[in-house]
Amino acid sequence: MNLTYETFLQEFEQWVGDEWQCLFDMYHQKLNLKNRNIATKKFKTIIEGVFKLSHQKGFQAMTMRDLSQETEISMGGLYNYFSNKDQIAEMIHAGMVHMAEACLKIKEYRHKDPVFELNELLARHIFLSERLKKWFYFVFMECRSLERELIADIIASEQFMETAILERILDANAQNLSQCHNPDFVAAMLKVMLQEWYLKSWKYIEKDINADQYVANLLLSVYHLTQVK
Amino acid sequence: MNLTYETFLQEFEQWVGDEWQCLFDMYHQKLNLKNRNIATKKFKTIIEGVFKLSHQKGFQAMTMRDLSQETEISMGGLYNYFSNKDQIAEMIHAGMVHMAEACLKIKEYRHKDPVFELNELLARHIFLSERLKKWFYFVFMECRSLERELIADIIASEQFMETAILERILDANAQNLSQCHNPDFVAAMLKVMLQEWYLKSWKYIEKDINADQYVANLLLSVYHLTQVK
DNA sequence: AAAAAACGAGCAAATGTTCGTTTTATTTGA
DNA sequence: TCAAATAAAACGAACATTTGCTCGTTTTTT
Repeated sequence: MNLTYETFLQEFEQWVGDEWQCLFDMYHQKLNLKNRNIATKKFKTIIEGVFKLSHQKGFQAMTMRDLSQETEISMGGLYNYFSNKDQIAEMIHAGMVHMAEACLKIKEYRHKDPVFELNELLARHIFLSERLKKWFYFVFMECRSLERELIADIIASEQFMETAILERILDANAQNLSQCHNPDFVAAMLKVMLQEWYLKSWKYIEKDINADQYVANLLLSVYHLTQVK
Repeated sequence: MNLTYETFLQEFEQWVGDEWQCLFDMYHQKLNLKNRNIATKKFKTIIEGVFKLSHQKGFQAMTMRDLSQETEISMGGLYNYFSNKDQIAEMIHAGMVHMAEACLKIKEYRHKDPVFELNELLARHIFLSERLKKWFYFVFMECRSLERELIADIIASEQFMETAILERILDANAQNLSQCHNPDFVAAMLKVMLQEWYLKSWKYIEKDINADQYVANLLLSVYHLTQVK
């Protein structure tokens, strides 16, 4: 495993591109937006404002007047870029899913070595959530503002991740590469360690620990928890 | 370590007692409540209603009319048991802090064996958060509805926990009982594993894993992550 | 009969959203 | 090349709801 955040970023750029362009592509038709240049800038301003305010007091507590003040866009102006408040949360969710899929699609092959695969899986997830930190945080914290269908979406994709981790541990055990006695539990804990990275990112900024260092520590933990030989 | 949840519960009963009585003791004066019997029942109904509704859609999104309907208490009736909406969140926070302190005060001594101490610390935290699951969940998820001072409170107590864990790991290393190469990281991860228990409790109910089993797995992880000898 | 608790219609303030108007950007035509 | 004309985007006061909360009254308890 020697994928670094830097090389990951290049991949991301290539496969996903820019988050605001992405939003434009997904919603310009529905919203009757013509000018790509203007619209992407506005999306950036607005969504970053939403991230800021909802981080401070939560999405529900953020009022459209707050957002208008924060972004310096009038109430009427704002409503050109979404059809109602709840749709903002929906757009952020859909955008994140879209980008995550575009980014992980590359790696659908299965490598021979389950230990390698597990490391790769974990590292990629950390790097993706580093790149889309605020998106991940928002979706986790504000998912109750979403429709039921979308919540099911989130739970399913979390479950998918946990299962993917578990399978690699079981494979490694089967191939006698590791000796993990509580694979279910370890898989669950590894998933939580992934979440920690974007939920408490301020802690790691304070401690001066970057994504690469976090991954290194994480993989060391995997090594111990699964008793890799 | 052979503290079980059952024996912990007895301790809790003895030192803390009942959460609704606790709320009555803390607030009956300020709220001019005379009848203990009636008031504790109402507190139970109301706070459990708050837990249910804010779990569904968040505290901010819960309206007093929702709460009135859920608890089958009129708007005016509700306001006998708190002075305004924000105070509900405050009461839950203060109540939890009060109970946690009452419960942990017992164990302020320092044992000789840091490994034993660490195990005890973790187990007690899991058991406490099991007993007060909904309180912990609420405080974590809704802390943005609290005043700044109280938020600082929460962060401080989290930091305190992490430091306590870290100290035991360092002690164990120093006494050559363990060989942990990344104690800071491991301490942070152990704290997240504690949070997992109350944040995703539904997962473990589904998987039929109780607090005792979770603790067993957690301590096994400590053993591996710190390379106890 | 006096005190405590519960009621719920009603008030003022806040909030999401709209829409007629103004400003800015783009296209057209001479 | 540069106005005139058209389209797109931004504005923000105004509207209908919603929301937190009160208070005069009624019901229940002591």
